[in-house]
Amino acid sequence: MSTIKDVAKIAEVSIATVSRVVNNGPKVGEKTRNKVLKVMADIGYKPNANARALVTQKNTTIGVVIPDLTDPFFASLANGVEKIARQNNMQLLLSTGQVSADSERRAINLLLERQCDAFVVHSKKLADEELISLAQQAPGLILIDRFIEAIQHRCVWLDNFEGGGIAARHLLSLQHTQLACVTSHYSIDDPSLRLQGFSAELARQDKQMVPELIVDAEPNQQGGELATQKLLSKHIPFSAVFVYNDAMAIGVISALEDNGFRVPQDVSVIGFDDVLLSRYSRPKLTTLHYPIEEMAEKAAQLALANCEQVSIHQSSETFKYLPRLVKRESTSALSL
Amino acid sequence: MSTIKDVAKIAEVSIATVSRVVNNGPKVGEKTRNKVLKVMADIGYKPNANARALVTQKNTTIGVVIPDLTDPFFASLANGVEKIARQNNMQLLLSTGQVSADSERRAINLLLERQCDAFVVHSKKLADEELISLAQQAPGLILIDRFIEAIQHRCVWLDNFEGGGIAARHLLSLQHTQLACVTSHYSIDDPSLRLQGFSAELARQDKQMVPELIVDAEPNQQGGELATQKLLSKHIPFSAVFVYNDAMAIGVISALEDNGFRVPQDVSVIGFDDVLLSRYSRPKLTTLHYPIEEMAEKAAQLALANCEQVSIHQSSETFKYLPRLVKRESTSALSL
DNA sequence: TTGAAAGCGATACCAT
DNA sequence: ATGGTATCGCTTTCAA
Repeated sequence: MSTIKDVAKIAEVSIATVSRVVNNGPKVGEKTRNKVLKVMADIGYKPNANARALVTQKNTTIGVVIPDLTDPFFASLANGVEKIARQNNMQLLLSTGQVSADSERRAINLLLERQCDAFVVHSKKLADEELISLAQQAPGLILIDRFIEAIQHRCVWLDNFEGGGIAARHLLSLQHTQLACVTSHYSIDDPSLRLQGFSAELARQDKQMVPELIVDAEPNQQGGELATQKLLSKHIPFSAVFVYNDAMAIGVISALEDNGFRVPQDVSVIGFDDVLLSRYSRPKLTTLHYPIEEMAEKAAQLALANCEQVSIHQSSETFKYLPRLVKRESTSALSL
Repeated sequence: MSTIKDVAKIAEVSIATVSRVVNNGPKVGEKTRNKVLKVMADIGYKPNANARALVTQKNTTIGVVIPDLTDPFFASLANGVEKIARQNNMQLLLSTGQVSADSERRAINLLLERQCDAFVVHSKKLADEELISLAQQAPGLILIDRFIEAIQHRCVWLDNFEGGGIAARHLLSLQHTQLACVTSHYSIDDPSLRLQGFSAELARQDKQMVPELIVDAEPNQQGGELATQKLLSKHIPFSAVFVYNDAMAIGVISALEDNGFRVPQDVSVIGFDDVLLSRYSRPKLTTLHYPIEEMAEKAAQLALANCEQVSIHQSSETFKYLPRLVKRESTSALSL
């Protein structure tokens, strides 16, 4: 691969001049510029981004750490960041953190070594303290889908509690009173917050759940099916189910139908996340839209802004997002 | 951010020594090593990857160019490459090429500037000649999902023609004779190859299609629904449909059911790709598995290998993959 | 308008 | 075992 020296030699100018034309520098003679431009094109010169980054101390990449790309939810997150990257003529440097604290830490470190000054991290495994200290040393680090009070201005997160409340209000407004919940036994935070919000809203309206009608399973379709079996085996009637996420909800619906219940005529089902799946299912899923792409864009912009200003101007802004109810076909009013 | 000099100064050794311990260099005294290690930990030293790349002339990133991350198919592709990257302690540098030739070209160039020596490219818009010349100057460039004879040892691709054949054999073996096809009017290559393979297999078995029963639409769920309307409006009976991809197939099924046809009892439907969706649909989709993740891994390994050996050892290997029939619930034998 | 030269942070070769 | 130093490709003063 040819370097700036090659160009300089062939064009019979100094490397300084070449550098100027590469960067559209201010004072370059018209003829010199054209001569250099021609040589560059001829030999297919491409500036070395590493060398450039080394001297300018700034990187043209923005990093992302997510558990896994195959999950459409995280793919959307990455996509949001990528969009901002592209708008700023930057590229995405991606590390999957998998499920362990170790690999999350490793991924972040790699990004740091790359001098990647802006990056958004989705971490579920790292402890608060570690994240806080990381955030301190890396001003461009933004946490997504996680709220840590000590660094709240660096967090872009969804109000899961309120999400549960919205779901409850929707079901209640449809006259349902016999409510069931299917939750996840993984990653404690989100599921329990959603559940708490749900219960809190019921309480506010002087209703409450039958504890037996709260079951958990793995957060995927099969888990949803299993959970439904458990629910059904209790022989306690229910007319609506609030499910942890859409994948599970699809499982719940198919198990329900396999057992002779029609959705939504006999049982209403509401999911969470609004992933692609929910639009493709039959019946189409009523769910809570998780604006992950929008949040990711915000996080990326924040990360970028935070590196710009060396000042620790710590905007007092806070970045809480609310899920939005998307009424589709899997919920309907209780028919008596 | 602290540099190697800082460490050297504090530890009272030369930067050469620090460099040795960073790289687990061979000859370093035990005490010196520990002293340096301690200082590094204390001040949180992280080697600058850019400087490193500059001098070693090798990059620790592997690039990917895809149209879009939100499409699960491309997400899987990226995931396959990422897996190989991780195995080699590298990271993913990702550029979305969007739909235009310009942005595909731009994405590739950015990767090149980053000295990214290994990368896998999914390009549908760039012309053969351009890709060929690119491949010539970048030995680590591997094309995925595209076959160009002149650089066939740099291509990892799926035999779409044969895929059509497999679909036809499956439907024929189930006694179907009234066949319909729903294809895509986008990106000419894949759809038409699949269709040609389908027809060729029919011909081989002395069958043929009614030309009216071939319709096209956009390659998504809605397109599938629209296409089905068109099909139905012809008032020509058919008992099986070969659909361009899974998303369309889901649309076909729901339109069919909306019009009173049961799947698979009245009409069998077979998709293509085997994306997540196909396992979540009801009935579960019979489809052709596109081993994209496996292909992506292969492509990444190839890219890596090609940069290693400076020799143009041009293995005469070729990398054609075959789709695999996945029988699920949307196809069944014709019942008379 | 152009060139010379000093670094950016690391590696690696040559001494010692 | 350790240190000195040239070098990687580029940007950026400072002179001319």
